[in-house]
Parts: sequence; structure tokens; C-alpha cells
Amino acid sequence: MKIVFMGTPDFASESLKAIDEAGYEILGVVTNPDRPQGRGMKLTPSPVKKYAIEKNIPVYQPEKIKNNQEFKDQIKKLQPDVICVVAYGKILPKEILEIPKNGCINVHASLLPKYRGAAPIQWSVLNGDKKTGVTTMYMDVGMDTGDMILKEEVTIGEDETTGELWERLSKIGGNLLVETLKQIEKGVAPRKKQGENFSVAPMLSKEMAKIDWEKQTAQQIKNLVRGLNPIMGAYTYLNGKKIKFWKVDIAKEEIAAEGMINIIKNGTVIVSDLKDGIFVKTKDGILKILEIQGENAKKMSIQDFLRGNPIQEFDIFE
RNA sequence: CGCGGGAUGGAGCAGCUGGCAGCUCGCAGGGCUCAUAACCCUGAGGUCGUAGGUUCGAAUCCUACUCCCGCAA
Repeated sequence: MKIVFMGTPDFASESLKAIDEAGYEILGVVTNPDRPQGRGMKLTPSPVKKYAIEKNIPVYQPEKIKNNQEFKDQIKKLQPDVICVVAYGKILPKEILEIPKNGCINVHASLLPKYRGAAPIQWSVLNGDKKTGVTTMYMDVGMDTGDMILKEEVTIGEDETTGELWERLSKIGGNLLVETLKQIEKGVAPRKKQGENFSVAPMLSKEMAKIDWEKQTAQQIKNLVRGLNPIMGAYTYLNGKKIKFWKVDIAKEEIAAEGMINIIKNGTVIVSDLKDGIFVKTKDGILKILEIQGENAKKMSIQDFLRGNPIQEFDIFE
């Protein structure tokens, strides 16, 4: 089977690698144009492009697809049997979807129809879900609305971060894509409608990264920290300085200050100790901070942080 | 030329209006103790990122370079 692959981030390059190593003929790779990125805003190729170049696969990087006749003709000329799309970052118009005779296959990192959209992995962690998965589907013009082919479920660890889950799912996605292609080749691939009971996982916004000590419960804050690690990190302020939390847990230890716990403000540091780290009062429990990052600094363990940046008991995060 | 921060003993930081290199922790040895991650004493460990310059004298001022990090995407 001849394949054209479309995708951009590392999640996609895992799928590309999987089908490449499974021996499928990859006619070409379509990925987003190189973007200025990182310190110095240097132009950086996407992970998918890097892999393609390594394997001498032709790369196409259209700035836009809609009304781009030249690009459509290029793809048509390749005569792919199937187009695999994984986190490409652009909406494909009908004319593209109709090119391959076996259709366009998409790998989506959720158990559809739950979490259609851009950030399914992040939202599954943010919402504290116990399980999620990967789904392959036949694409249609809607946003992740196509008929489903295969699905694989995984459980989310209590302390698992978006980054960790991301990595696991990208590998599973690759395997599932290969399996999907095999079944399509044999003509035994199932096709299931999604139904109407769907939910959407939109792109994450900047504002949601701020911890709301008044409204959020200990578990919600923990989910926020996990869910935004390593993408942007949940943050709060201490004495006017921005502080990011990278790892927190709900304290199971008994804290001595039981008596006053109800009269102090949420976000107050109850215990600050070089050995045990810091404990913070929340709406409904005590949060233990494990990994932290100050302004202009790198992330470090709470113990390291406290040596050079003393935090007093009764300091307040806000 | 996107903006900004930094490079000081094993770790995290202070010192930077130039004048013997410091703090917290860790580490080694000793002491106290039934005991300890607690406490007390002692000690080891740094050519202050690299190369030049200014100066009687530079971690501290100037110049170039290397590396690291945050924002931003």
C-alpha cells in the first residue's frame, strides 16, 4: 500500500516511524512549514520533517491547503492508496480527502467520540480521567467526526503527567495505525459511527494555567499541575513573583496545625521544611509541593529550591 | 539581529558602589543519645564559565567568546 503521511509534532513522527518500519511505501510527507522556535527564534523543522529527511522521504510544507491547487495536484500525482493524518494541524478540504481510494485515516489520542479536537491528551489529564486511549478513524470534513475503525484503551496513572501519557499514546498510536492499515488492506477493517454523545477538547488557553486557590480543590490543582506538565506548567504568585509547580501531591501526612487550619487563607504555606518540603492549604486539603520553578530559573526539587529561596511558613500563594 | 536572566566548593544561592571568598544544605571525622533524618564540635572541598583589558589590587569594572535557562511559539 502506498501512503502519504501528514503530521507535525513528535506524536505524529511516532506514527510515521511505525508505518515506515512496518514496511509500507511512503510516497511523501506533508508537515507544517518550519517555524521560528526556541531561544533566538530560529527556524526549526517539525519532528515529522526531521524523520522524513533522515529516511529520504520527500517533504511537502504548504503554508495553506485551502484554495491551494498546486498542492492538491502534487498529492494527486503521487496516487496514494491511503493518506494517514496524525496531528497535522490543518483542516483538510474535501478534495484532498477524496484523493486516496482507501480514504484518509486519522489517529486521534482519545476514545472517540470523547474529546474531539486539538488537545485530547491534555484534557483527559486535566479532568482527572481514569482512562483514555487512541482511536483510528476514516476522516470526513468535520473535526474528528469520522467513522471509527480501531480503538485501544489505556488507564491513566494517578500521578501521570500529560507528557508521560503523550509519549505512551504516541507509541500506541503508531501500532494502532499499522494494525488499521493491515485490516484495511485485507478488507476487514470495521467502520463504526461515532454517535451524537461527543465532547470537545479545545486548545489550552494561557489563562487556565493559573491556580485558583479559592475555587480549586486539592485534587483539581493536582490535575492542573499534571495536565500542564510539561506544556506550560501551572503557576501562582508568591510575594509578587511567578512560581510554577511541576509536581505536587495531596498530602496524606497529618499536619499539626489542625486548629487554625480553618481560619487561614487558601494558599497559605503551613509547613516549610528543608527535609519535607512545603505544604500548602487548599480549599479541601493539604497540598505537598514536590517540584517547583521560580522566575527565570529552571525547575528543581522543592528541597533544592528552598536552600536558595527560603519560603516562610504563613507565606501565601495567590 | 524577538525580549530577558544566569555561569561562585557536590546541590541551591549571596557577595558585584573593587581590598584576605560567604550562607543554607550535603559530605568526612568526632561528640551527645537507648536511638535518629534531631542536636553539638571539627574538617575536607572553589584557578569565582573561557580569553584578554583597566588597576597597586577584580568574583566584583570594560571587551570578546562559550555554555545554560526563562518568556515567546
